[in-house]
Amino acid sequence: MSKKQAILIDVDSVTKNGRTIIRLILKRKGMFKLYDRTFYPYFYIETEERIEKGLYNGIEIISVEEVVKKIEGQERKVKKVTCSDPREIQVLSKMLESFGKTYEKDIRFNRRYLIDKGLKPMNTVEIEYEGKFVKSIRDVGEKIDVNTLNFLSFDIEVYNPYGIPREDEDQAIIISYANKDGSGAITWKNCGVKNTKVVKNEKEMIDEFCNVLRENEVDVLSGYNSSVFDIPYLKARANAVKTKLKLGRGDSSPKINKVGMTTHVKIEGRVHSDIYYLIRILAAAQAIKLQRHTLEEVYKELIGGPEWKVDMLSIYQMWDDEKRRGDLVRYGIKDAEATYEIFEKIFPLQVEMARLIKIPLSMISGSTTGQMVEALLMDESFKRGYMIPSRPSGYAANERYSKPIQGAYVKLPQPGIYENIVVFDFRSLYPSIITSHNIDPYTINCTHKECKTGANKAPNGNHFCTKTQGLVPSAIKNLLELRKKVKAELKNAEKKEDWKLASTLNARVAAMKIILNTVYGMLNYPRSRWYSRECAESITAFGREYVQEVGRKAEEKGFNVLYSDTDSIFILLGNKTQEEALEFMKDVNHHLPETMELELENIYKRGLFVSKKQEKETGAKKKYALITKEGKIKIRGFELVRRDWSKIAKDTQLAVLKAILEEGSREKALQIVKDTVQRLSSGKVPKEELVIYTQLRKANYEVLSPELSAVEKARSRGMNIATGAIIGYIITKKGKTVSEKAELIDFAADYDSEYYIDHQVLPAVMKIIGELGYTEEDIKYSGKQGSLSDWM
DNA sequence: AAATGACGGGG
DNA sequence: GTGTACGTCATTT
Repeated sequence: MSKKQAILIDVDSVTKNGRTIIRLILKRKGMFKLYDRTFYPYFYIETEERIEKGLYNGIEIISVEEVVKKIEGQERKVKKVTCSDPREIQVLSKMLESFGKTYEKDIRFNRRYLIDKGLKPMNTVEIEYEGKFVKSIRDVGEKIDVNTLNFLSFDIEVYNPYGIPREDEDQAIIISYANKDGSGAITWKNCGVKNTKVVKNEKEMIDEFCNVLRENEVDVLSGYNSSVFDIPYLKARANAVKTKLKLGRGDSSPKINKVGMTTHVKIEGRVHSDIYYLIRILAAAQAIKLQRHTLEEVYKELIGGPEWKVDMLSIYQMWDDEKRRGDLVRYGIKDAEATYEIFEKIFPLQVEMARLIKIPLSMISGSTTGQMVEALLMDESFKRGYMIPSRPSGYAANERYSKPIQGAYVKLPQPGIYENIVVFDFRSLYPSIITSHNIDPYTINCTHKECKTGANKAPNGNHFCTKTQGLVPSAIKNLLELRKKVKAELKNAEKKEDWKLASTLNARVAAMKIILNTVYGMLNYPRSRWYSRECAESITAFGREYVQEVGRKAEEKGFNVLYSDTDSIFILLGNKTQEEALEFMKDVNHHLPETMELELENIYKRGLFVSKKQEKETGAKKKYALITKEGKIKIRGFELVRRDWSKIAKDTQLAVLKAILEEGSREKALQIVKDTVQRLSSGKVPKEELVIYTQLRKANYEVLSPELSAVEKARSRGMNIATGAIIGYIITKKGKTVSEKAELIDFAADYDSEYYIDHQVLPAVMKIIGELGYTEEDIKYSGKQGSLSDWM
């Protein structure tokens, strides 16, 4: 028997000799694996029927134990049925369903293990083991610093003569990487860039990159969107040049699993961390607010610094041009460095998230924040002896989807261009409402007389118990208290100038903020275990009251409330000063409950507001664009930055927004659109600006779309296009319907200017200038005066 | 009006 | 892996 302490990197399960057992990935000096055969899967059933251990219809029941669990607030006797393999849980629980209601049969085996054993991923564990098998395991805190792990970030560049690279034909040309010691690249043509190894060909480049991973003993490999692009592409290229992509320890190739809509990459013996997933989580939780989440945009936001972008579509030209090849390699290295810098900043967050909610790192990518909050509540329920509710069936979830609740308060803006806008945000509005009014599925409409009228009576009529704290409020309260503590520690660390500790603590605070902000969403999310329409409605009802109250106060003080949505208020400075606005904020905060705070989001020099009628009852759409004094633009709701829109439509839209925000000139905006329309009409717009890209995602289609029509025509001409390919097409003059007119770039002889004007440029810009008084006629009949000047 | 199918990131 | 995003938009039927 041996005893060791190590970092618990990952927990998953493997099937060996017909039995599924827990596998632990641990790190001490190197990574190593251990297996736990002592842990068995189980579920609960509420029944008086006798259930015996032994074989039941071919499934082995290992034990049946009577236990007491709290179900919907009531203590009840249930039977804990343990069987030998997690794959049998579903089958067995279904077979026993006629005996009584079954519970906790849809909790993943590795999550169950972490919850039941009280283990936190990325913490240090003490294990006793014999051979490869665990005898006992326990959490001993954060003894071993996760920064002892070896990190490396990478990026690849790919030849792309067709705009979008085709993995069977277009070679990978550069692999760049960065870690704490610096950065470098591997390529296979001379480029004269230092720290760059030039090998003979693509195959050698791939092999060399695998060597770099091995030599650096990389524990955590990070990339930007690497699960979807870099790793699958490299794997396909390795295949094409007859080598193996040995990214894993033990020279294994990465496993690429497409799970639903997300792609997971598993690299044996290493953690694969796709920064992009984390960024999306931060974005969903509104911890970062960006219009796009490209590597460059994210870098600018999180790290800052100069731009380094190259035009993606010219990558193949740079590669072919000896003089520009060096620039391309330097660009690749810069991408890898940027990825590494972002990784350094974000990995602590991933670690803290894993610790906080007890889900393994590998499961964080691909989890929604709602699932994370669920994970937290599952742990909390286990500790309290509460039965964990099941996920709703598809049918039940659909029922819930069909009945959306009354959402937040929205005051729609009068469309137009405004100057000097002050934006205030409520910090943690919903979490504070939940704790201060004890909003919870287990405390709602309790039977105590005195609870029916007090402070916990929501404006929509529901009331919440004033005696017993609910599960959700207590989880939030723990988090808020923990956050307070960590914030104090953070201050201390900053005073001592311990930046390493400060960054970990910062990440911990951010992780808690994300979780906190998602709790409401989880109560309102139809697929959630703790979905509660009544709770969600009560929260928004309280929220509406608080926000409207601030709006009323602002108007009383003589400010104009331009726009208000959920937890934010946009006020016009008018003839008042910034100081007066801040004074107002202070005054509001003075009267708010302790956990609630109105914060200054920013002050904007100019803003464009477009009002859109409510489409669903859940709320109106946010549609605005703002610019700060420093020229930083913030855009909401105009998103047209997608590859299935032509460049000309996207470029014109951005130019129009900029003209309005930077110069405040709608006349100039109109002129930009007129010029574009004229240029399209002239027939002289180059192909590149007209291409619409789209992916052929299915093998069989039910309807003939433009892209499919273009592909079928190309196929009939002998071109080979596989499912999954991303194709570029242009709408030409030949044909009647859009589909008939669509041709792949290679076959497009002309373009249909009417289509590009009416279906690309105008829809893109009318969203913006349409409500500023211009009509399509103002643009199209460009010889005439605009209608506005006719009237004025 | 309903159904179908694509977007995100990466090159 | 004791699972299977999501909210929105254009085009076709």
